[in-house]
Amino acid sequence: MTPRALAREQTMREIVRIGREQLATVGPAELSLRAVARELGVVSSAVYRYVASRDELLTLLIVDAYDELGDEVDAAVGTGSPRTRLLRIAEAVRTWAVREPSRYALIFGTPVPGYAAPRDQTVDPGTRVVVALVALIEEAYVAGQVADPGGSLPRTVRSDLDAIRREYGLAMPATLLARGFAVWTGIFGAVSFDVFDQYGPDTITDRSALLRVQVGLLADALGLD
Amino acid sequence: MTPRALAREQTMREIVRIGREQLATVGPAELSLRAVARELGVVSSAVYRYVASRDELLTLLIVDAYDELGDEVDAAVGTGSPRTRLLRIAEAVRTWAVREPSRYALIFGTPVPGYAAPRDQTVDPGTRVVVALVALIEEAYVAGQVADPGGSLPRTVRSDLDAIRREYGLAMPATLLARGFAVWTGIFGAVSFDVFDQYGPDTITDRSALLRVQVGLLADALGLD
DNA sequence: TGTACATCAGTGAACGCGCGTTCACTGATGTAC
DNA sequence: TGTACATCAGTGAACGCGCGTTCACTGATGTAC
Repeated sequence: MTPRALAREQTMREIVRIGREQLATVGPAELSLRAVARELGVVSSAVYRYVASRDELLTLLIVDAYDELGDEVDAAVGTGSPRTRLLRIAEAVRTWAVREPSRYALIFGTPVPGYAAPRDQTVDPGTRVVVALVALIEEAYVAGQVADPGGSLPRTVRSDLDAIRREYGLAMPATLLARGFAVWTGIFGAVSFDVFDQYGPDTITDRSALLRVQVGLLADALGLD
Repeated sequence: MTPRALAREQTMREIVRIGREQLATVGPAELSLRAVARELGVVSSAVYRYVASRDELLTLLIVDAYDELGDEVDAAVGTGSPRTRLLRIAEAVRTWAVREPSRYALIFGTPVPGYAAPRDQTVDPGTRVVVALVALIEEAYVAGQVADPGGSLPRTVRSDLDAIRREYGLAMPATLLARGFAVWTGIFGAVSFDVFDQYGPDTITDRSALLRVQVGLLADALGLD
């Protein structure tokens, strides 16, 4: 490993770190290569040695955010009843989101106008939370801790869900997977309302406790005990 | 009503209309007074006769969006079982959001950095959907169509919810109101994932049907039949 | 009903600002013989 | 081990762009007598 290559890696990490910091104050649409260069102590054009364009920097930051969230969620699941573990996933998401509101906004908020994430780099890290969630439900199902809720599904929804079940080799029925989707979107809805301050001023004082209540309801709906 | 005052009102409406249109292409952070002036066929400084600053225009557009959504939700609830009406609220939200993605993003997406909405103008229109939702649950509760779910709540959450119950004079118990909150955030979580394209590419083809399934689960959790 | 003055909409120029990206360049680092 | 050439990081100037906001102004509309 030559010194030059080493310096390059380090600078690359610096750029991502500075980008992260910048997001904390300005929001994805205002993310500026020139500001990154300034912070890096380098002339603006120099950044182009490391990053082909502003959009590429955005992609780096998106992947970075998804990965950090994914790591923290994975680390949090732990062991215990499916309900406990579900709660831990939700709390890990919220903890990260509250600590990193702009990075949360970057990946779960308004899409940056004019920017299209390259799928090949973005899809995998972007599915880590839902994968963890579905894995948890699958384990519970296989262990007989959660029942087939039964009921029917619209044809279109069933076929989409069946495709997912095939892709991931899931044993759980489509009806249960559908509930998993509702739990997934329910968790992020609750976290987004919290982080984006959608509850009126001074209405909810203990948002962390509210989230636990909300997720508790989702767990009920999923049939976890 | 003098012609001048009339012209003023008309121009004011034009400005809001143009702002709406602009949001369709650029996103709230890029909303530009100069572009509005151009579209209005007027020199950039002229807009300041109508609007004190860019932030004031943003506020107008936020109120405008909340109100249109509120109107459409109110119009959609209609009559029928609580479950049916809940579904209609959710579908009205989604329909509006899918038709007006950038206005939806303006009010439910990432907060615009550096902009703080003035509470006095923004809070009332901003609560219309949740008010409609809570009213629906309250009616169902009073009519004996939905039961007290029982169970306990963290002290902090209970006291926040009790404050809301008092403010709106609600008969339903805090435990039921808590479920209402989960349904509320659950609906917006599902709609946001849809509008912001969080489902991977080509995984969900019939998103409207998926929403009905998701809301169906929330209705189950609420104890609606 | 007509006149004198006040109000107001819109103009045009200017302010200072920041942005992404390109380009020809210098000088240091790396590599092949 | 030393030399010749290639690679690469960073410079500095420039491009064309758009932004929000202020200010002194003109000319039309409204109002009080």
